[in-house]
Amino acid sequence: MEPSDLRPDSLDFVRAKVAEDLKTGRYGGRVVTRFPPEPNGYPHIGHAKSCCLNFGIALENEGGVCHLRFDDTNPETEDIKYVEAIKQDVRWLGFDWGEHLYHASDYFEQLYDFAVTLIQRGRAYVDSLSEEKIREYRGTVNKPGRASPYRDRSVEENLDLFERMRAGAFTDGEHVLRGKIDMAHPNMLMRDPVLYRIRHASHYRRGEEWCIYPLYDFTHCLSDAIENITHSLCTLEFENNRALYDWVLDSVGIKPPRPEQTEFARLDLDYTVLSKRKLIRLVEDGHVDGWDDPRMPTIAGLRRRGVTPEAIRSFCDMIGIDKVNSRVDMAKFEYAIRNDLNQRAPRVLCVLRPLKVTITNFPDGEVEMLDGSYWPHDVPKQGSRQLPFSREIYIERDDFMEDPPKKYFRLAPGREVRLRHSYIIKCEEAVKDPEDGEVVELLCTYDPETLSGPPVDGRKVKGTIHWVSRSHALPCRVRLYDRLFKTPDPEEAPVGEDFTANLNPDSLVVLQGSLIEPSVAADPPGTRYQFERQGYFISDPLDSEPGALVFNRTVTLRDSWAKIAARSS
RNA sequence: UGCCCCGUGGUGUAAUUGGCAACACGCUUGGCUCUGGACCAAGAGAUUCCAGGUUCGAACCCUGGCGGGGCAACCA
Repeated sequence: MEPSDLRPDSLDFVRAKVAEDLKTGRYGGRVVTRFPPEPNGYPHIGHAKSCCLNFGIALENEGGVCHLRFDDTNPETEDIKYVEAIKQDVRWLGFDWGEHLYHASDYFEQLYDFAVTLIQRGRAYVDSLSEEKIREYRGTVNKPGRASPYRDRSVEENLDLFERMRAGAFTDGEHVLRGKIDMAHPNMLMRDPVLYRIRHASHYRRGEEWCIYPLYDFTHCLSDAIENITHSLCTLEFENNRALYDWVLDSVGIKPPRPEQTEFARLDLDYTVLSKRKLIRLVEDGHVDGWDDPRMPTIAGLRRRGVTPEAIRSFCDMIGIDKVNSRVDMAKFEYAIRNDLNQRAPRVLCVLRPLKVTITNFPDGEVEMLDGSYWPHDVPKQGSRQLPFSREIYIERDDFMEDPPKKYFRLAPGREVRLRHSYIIKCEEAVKDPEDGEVVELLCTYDPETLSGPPVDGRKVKGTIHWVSRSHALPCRVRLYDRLFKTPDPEEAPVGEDFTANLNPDSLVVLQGSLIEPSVAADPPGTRYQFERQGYFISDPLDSEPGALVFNRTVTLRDSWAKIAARSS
């Protein structure tokens, strides 16, 4: 496929800008983007949006390249385990950075030289105010700041101090390097931003080599320049940082064509949270079972949930790119997941909450093997398995009602229903527990003429239900995952409470006694299925093993019966 | 009370830089069916935030309101 074939018909404003720059030859035909995560947490679906944008633009344009760059300038929060996780997730999403794996921490020496240049040009100075004083001197959005008494140190003194900062002559916080811009600037970020700070901390890649660390606003733009990035895409909260981005490149003497920052709206999704801070809370407070809990919007969580990379990418295509902060409907994500899984998940039968059925006119001890296609007629795939059918089977508890409402066309006393890939059965009697009156078993008869066609007498049987053979079915554990929060915007919490007050108590329901057809016995963990009439499931990559099967529900099927039932109640 | 960004059906986005507002999800109704899935068909739903202005003509250009978001870490 040609790069241009990948490009969508109508371009979002970022792609339009790239196309324009290509047309005018601004970068000599180059398109170089970058995905710049900080290795201090696990990537989530919001990062996937950025990933798809940056790698997508590179893929869509002839000669386009996307770098993976770790923005690792904060030794206190970053860790090698996060870089490994991020690399794994980006790869899993289907993106390839090729040779272009970079680390901001590899640029420390160059960055230091740029800082020296800044000092020499009188554009930066060493400040010796305390952290609190610096904050105080900065003023507020309504009040201009004041100059630090150290602001007019000579170039020589600044150079000397900065050199000694690097050499380790000072303790944390004793000095900082600041850009010399304008303490009264209406953009707070331009009020002499801190560029370097002292931290006697061990960096996960550089060890003890450095005790001064450059900050984001100094590092990011220069890393872009070093790597010859053309389009530096970031989220809306960096809009005000753009002025500083340009100031640094300018002040250090980077000549055009140089990288340009463009901001787009990050993703917000209904019924979940996507900020690192909140995700950490969920993990640390034990609301979920770790970063890869299938309820988490992390890539690791979604993977374990059974979501495919293709579904995530198609979702990102669907939502587009814009400059307005907005929340995307969870139904849209679920659509993307179902739409993808519909084509790739073979159909099998699994009874979640079993109800025993004895087919009284089927010979005891006999087993009939029935052919069941893995795919419905509208999925162009081949393949089938044998389903054992016998006198005693299980059906879904929900598929029988003693006193059914209108429009319920499953099993009820005296009613008929089709067993998927099998015969039509009729409910003759519901056997109840004499103690509590609960239905514990159904006595049914089957019509032997109905295996491969409708009843000969033309009677209509509308419902089809799933089932398993009692003596052949495999016991399994099924984890039904649902939305993590019960409100679309978890942030809207009652006064005095935070987002955790909106956690959905039913986000995980574990079923211990489910029964699945035997054909899945030898499938490897991580296999995806559609449990017919239930939803899409995956055998848990970690917890499932032969003899102790565990399935995670990825997403339910669309359920028009649920709508009808909800309406009438 | 400062600066920056942004306002298009319920939701997310389009509208070749001025011509009947399009697509997707969701919703409704019908069809089909051995999954109440998928698919097919139809439909409801928008005063393009408001008010002026320019123009034969404005979602698009101008002005003023109103509304939403971001910014005062030695985080990114």
